[in-house]
Amino acid sequence: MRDRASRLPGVADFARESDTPTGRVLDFCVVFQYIQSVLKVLIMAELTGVQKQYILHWGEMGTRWGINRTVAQIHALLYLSPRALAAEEIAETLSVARSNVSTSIRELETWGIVRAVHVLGDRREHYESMKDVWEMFRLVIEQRKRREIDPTREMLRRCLADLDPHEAGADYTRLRLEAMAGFFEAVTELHDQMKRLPTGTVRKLLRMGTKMKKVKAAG
Amino acid sequence: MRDRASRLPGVADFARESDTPTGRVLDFCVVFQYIQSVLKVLIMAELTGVQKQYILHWGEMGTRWGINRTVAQIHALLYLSPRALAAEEIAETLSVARSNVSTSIRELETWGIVRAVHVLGDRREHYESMKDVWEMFRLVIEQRKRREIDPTREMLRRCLADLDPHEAGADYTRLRLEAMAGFFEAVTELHDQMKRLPTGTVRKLLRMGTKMKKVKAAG
DNA sequence: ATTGATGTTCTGTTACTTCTGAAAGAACAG
DNA sequence: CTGTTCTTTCAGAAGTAACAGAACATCAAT
Repeated sequence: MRDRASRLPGVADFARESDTPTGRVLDFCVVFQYIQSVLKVLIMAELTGVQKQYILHWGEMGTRWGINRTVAQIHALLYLSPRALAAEEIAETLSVARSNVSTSIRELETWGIVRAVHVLGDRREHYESMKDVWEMFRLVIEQRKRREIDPTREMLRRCLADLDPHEAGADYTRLRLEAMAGFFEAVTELHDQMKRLPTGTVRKLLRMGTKMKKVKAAG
Repeated sequence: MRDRASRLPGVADFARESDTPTGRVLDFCVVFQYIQSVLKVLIMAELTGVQKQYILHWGEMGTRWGINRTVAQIHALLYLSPRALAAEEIAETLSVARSNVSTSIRELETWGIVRAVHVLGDRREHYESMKDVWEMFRLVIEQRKRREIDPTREMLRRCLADLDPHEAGADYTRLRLEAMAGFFEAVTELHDQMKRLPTGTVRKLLRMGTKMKKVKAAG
């Protein structure tokens, strides 16, 4: 029953210990469980080669950017999936522990790029990924800015305040710190401006740039 | 002699086993070594509180972006240092093994943000960081793009090519892959355009944006 | 050739992150 | 209430990356 792909379960797999001396008694419950399990197997998305390729690559990319491999893989799977998936489906498809899925999903939820939805007739939570790529990256970037850029700006400001002008080399240190602080302020500025614009506009601006470049190259 | 900060070495620390029955004989070599060591200690940059703060924070930030802590710390140290530092100075200042410094410096060199320079009268290599913050980040971003964005674009293209249109759900997968590919193409476009502009222009554009925002807010 | 100083590569250890399986907890159906 | 299904939490196992120290390599001076 565990090796989903290799064989379908037989009814016998569900037979209870209620065997009689004359033979097995299959009650409704048993038959129902059997039917359910077969349906589950049929519904379970088998990964195509392309999907596997995408999910594996995405996982690797994640690790390079300080994002957990499993988290990234789950996101990739949900992004490609046309329907919301239950935690167990995710676990089986990616061959990871159920608990691992739980914590990973939670992380994706805190980023706001995955959310739980409910499917009629199913008590389990199903998870689906946001599909708007631009919005997704905007969210991730915003979070990371908050967690990494902002504290750095903070630190630089504190450093500049703490700088003792009587100390040897204070002038040079101040110069360097100010240059770095200037950069981070500018990045923040850029981010704020991007945030203000709706997704479509950024996309259009970029496309405009592309066209201009092409015209220039042609002319 | 190892605990640089705690005490200066005495001449006795260098005395050879050439002691005579009547008393110690200090030859020129010994005195010279002594003088050198004292000079070294005096020259060795003692980190100020602010410098420590900056270096530690930078190291932490590095780890979050998939950059080795030591690599980031060394960069921070060199960035703040008004003069090029020898490997051993770096090792002692940051309390890491020289071998670690060697490999870390090499990595910084491959990124092009640190380079070896020679100091007159010193056979050792000294290392200094690029000081132009904008240029530094441009270099790092360019490298990371090459190592991470480009392979991802590659993968997406391959996926789209490999997609079997007869397979179930191929249409949906194509949709998702194309959306993602579009995003990565746009990012590449943006990067190329930024690269084309000299550092100063990007800075000016940003500042312009800031001013516009301020005017708008005031008016 | 020898010695000492400097720089690099390799290897085993350490520290850290990720992951699993078990157990507890929560929601629900009968 | 009781058993079932689903989810979360947690402690420890497994895996990974960083690191120190040793061995090796290079070079300069003599």
